[in-house]
Amino acid sequence: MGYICDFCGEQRSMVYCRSDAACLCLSCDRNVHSANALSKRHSRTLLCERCNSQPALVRCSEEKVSLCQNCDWIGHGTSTSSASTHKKQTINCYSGCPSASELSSIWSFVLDIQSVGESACEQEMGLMSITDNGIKNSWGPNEDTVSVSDGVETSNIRDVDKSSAWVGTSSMPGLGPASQNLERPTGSATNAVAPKLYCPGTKGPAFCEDDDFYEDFNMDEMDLSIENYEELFGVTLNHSEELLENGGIDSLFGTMEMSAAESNCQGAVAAEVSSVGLVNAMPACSNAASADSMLSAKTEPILCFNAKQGRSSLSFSNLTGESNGGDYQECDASSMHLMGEPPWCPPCPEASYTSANRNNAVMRYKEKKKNRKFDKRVRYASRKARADVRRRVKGRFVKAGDAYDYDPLNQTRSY
DNA sequence: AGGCCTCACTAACCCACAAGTTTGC
DNA sequence: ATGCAAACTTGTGGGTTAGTGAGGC
Repeated sequence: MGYICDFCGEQRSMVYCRSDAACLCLSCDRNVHSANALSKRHSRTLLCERCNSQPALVRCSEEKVSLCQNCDWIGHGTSTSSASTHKKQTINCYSGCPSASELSSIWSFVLDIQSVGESACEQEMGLMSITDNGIKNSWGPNEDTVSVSDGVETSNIRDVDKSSAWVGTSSMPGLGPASQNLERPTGSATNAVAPKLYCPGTKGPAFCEDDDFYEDFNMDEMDLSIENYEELFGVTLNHSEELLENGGIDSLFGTMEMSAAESNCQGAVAAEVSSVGLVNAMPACSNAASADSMLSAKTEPILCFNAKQGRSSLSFSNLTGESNGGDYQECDASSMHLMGEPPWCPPCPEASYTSANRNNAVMRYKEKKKNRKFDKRVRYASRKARADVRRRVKGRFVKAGDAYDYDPLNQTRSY
């Protein structure tokens, strides 16, 4: 991925398609994604003009550049930097087949960078006309019933002003401190809708119907107040601050910490758990499978503070929809969030995590995964108590008095 | 393109035996 | 209907093994 369009290899890439993991020029973007109904559903966003490899999340009005979260953080993240006060505009994902002019109507700054214009490869394509239907389709097949938070369904999203809807708002849980300076449109209907329609691949609000995972895992659509959380997980929420202070956040999140580390650090918030108190333990999910899948689907906790409500909130963020199983990133995302580090960490020189850190993270992940027992309920504590003290040979129980190689009580061997 | 190999990951299996359940009287 | 004993079944955890898929050659 880089500066040149992955498709035509000629034009400068401007758009990042997460589904294709490709950087495309505007014309090829339209070309590729007008091929069929499925490709139209691919969510895209502008490409970061700094690293040219990650989807841009914000547009810095001062510097007139589109930045991914990491570059934004590097450039604006430090509160001491004057750049941190730069005004920014959120860049949302889009789908469908908008033309460059339509994009520029959504993102005014596209005009500035749209000099590539209607390239030769676009002119070759006679099917590039964008109809209203095309735009309408950009909302995907479920456009008429977009689920939003609080159990409210918003019908006929078409009624929402499309431009504002595309640009959306900047309320992006998991975006981290960088998002706090973002300008937020106020009072529009999209404020109520867009924040719940995040693009998982870019950590920004978007409409990503092409990701089955998010269809199944619509935690982001639940405004999990403390009451809801208890109802969902059946645990009492308390001791949060104590946990945080004492490092209990580690146990709180279970393996989620490493799940973040093993992810590609892409994606967006999947669940947000507001809390006066957080959780005192990893939720003992009644639905073990979903809980496990939730974790294995690369979730990470993000702590953020809701200034309006004066309470902290815990976000379970999905970091990627396309993670490589063993491709552990060298980032400890949860701790980074707690420490105020960028909430995601694409490969970059600044992410100077050593292989030792990585190995440690992997080890911790495996350890916690080993201890995790979401899918197993101990029905008979007495049996468990016996099994816990029973001597074994290569993991198998042995008769009383026989030689053993493992004694849970003494951690000793009989031979 | 197909076959082979390596690697990583996961699920199933094994063990002894107390506790729980079912069956027969 | 009730009580009892015997027979049968279940469940518990750590290590091993087989199966599966991805990736490279």
